[in-house]
Amino acid sequence: MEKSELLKIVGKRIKEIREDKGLSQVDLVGKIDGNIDTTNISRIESGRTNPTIFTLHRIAEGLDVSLQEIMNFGKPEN
Amino acid sequence: MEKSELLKIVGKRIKEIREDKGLSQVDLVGKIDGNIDTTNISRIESGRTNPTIFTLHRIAEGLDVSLQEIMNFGKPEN
DNA sequence: TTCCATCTTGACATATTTGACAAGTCAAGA
DNA sequence: TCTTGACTTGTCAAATATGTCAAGATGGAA
Repeated sequence: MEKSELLKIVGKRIKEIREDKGLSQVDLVGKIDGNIDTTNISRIESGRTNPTIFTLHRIAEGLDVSLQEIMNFGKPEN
Repeated sequence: MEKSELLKIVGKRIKEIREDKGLSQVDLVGKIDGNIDTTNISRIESGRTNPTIFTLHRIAEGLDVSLQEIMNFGKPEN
């Protein structure tokens, strides 16, 4: 899979989970440990940046889901 | 979860899968698209670096597993 | 011991993520 | 129209991931 494709898929997955939980980006940031702001959430959700695993981990925690759930986008052959 | 703890867990998981498949780091690098070398594999496996999702994706592809499988380390509450 | 394969570690340059702030866009509603 | 909330986008500095090379450590086999 191409880099930009992966980043878009991961971003969409995060946005999907966040919206399912009825959270705004500001809400999410408020639930995340340490410093992070909506600028980064926005860039990650739109696939414009290639986040580190630790950043994704903090987002997952804020969303109350596992990292595995964020990676849950079909592609069994991956 | 702490950053260093997460990185160690992810690293161990990658090393575990790689060794289960009987691959050396050099073997793995040979199966990965684009540039990557054993230096990075070693640093990631030992948790000394915080890899981006795309780097993990390429490693997963080289190991013939999904990203989800690499994130498969207990912690349902995460 | 000497080789050899494997892995780790340090140093370095480059690229990019991250955090922070400001400004812009857009839609909904008063 | 004006305001407000939500999100996007640009810029900047600081931190760090990545790629590369070289050297060191380790263990096994000859």
